[in-house]
Amino acid sequence: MTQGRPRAFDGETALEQALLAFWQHGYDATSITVLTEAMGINASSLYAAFGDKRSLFTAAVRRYLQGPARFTTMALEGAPTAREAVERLLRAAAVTYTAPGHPPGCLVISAATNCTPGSLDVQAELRDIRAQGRQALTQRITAGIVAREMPPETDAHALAAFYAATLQGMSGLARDGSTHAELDHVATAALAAWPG
Amino acid sequence: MTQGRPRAFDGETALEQALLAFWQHGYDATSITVLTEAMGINASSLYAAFGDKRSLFTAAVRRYLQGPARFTTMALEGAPTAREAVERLLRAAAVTYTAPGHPPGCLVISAATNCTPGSLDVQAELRDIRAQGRQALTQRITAGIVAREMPPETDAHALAAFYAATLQGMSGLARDGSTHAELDHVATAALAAWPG
DNA sequence: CCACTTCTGGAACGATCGCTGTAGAATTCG
DNA sequence: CGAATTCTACAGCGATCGTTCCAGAAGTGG
Repeated sequence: MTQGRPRAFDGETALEQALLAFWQHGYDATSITVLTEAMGINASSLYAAFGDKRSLFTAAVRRYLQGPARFTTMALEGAPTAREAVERLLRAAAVTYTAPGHPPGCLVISAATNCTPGSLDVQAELRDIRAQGRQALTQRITAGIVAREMPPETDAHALAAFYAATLQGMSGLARDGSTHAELDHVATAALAAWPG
Repeated sequence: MTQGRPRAFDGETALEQALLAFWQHGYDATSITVLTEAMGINASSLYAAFGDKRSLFTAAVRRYLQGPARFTTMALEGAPTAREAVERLLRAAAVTYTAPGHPPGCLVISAATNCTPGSLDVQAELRDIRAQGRQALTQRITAGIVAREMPPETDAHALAAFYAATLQGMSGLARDGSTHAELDHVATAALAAWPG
């Protein structure tokens, strides 16, 4: 079985560059031309390696979830209490949303806000991920209530919605140019709303 | 001075339809075709009446600020205390962001999140409006501190950033399908973080 | 070296983008 | 009724969109 001409680029680094482009401008606003220039490859190579723009975006999202967004699951699963989990979540978000080396804010929150009718499925893809994250947050809070860390009448869904809103807001502030210190203050203020 | 052929459409209602279209899909994702269909006029009439797409968007934003977004200035200026002002702001946002008859969320927050390089000035236009709103919120909180409604060591900027983030988050949740009741719970939780 | 396979580079596809030119319809003034 | 003016309808502009086709380059197996 013959082998054929080898690739002139590394697929992982090319995908990383595509991720950064999508992260900055969002799905619709990132053209194939911008992608090929960022990835350092031609359109033919892009389509041969990643299928089409839609598939490339999904691959970039998967890379994002396993990379920069790892802190979300780490915070929710690694903390001893629900309160500690939420605090780690917000503090880590303040760091990641303003970290150098990549665009500010969260890709899952901001990359498919303005969608053309032809790419509503992209919007749905990210919304599903947000819904999963919010459900995980709700479950972690519920576990804290069951463990009697907070009053039994605590509304886990409402509290999860509040901290999900805080995360979305922090992402928006970061995109508007807020610093890590500002976002950390927002996290501190939000944690002051913890029940009990 | 002769008069010429009269318009076959009402400029205000046409602008209202353009506002709704921009509100739903954002600036870049709203094509001229979508606008003309929503406004019920042809491209020629649109350009004769509003200049170009960019000018039409600015006109729609102005109409938005004087219409659906009036609650922001009303809340900040009409309340007797800073705490009451922020509560009115969040409660009214929960109502407006989920009100029927128009898209969910806030146009100023969500209409220019994903921008092509050619429309960065649109992004800047909305960011400036957000910055003005945040400054007004900071000033109202500062006035409350001066009036000894809250501890003198209160950080007005951090608190304003927190409630600005809450508003952005509520807009995002509304766009994801949250109900008025959910957003009102978020507002309640955020108000629990009030200092003092 | 040749056959075979895979990737690269560049041109070009149809569709859509924002926008405009042109012809004709609708109104007022003289 | 013309003359002048302003709007409407429609075709079409150049540019860009995502995508594909094709010739040639770069490898391996015989």
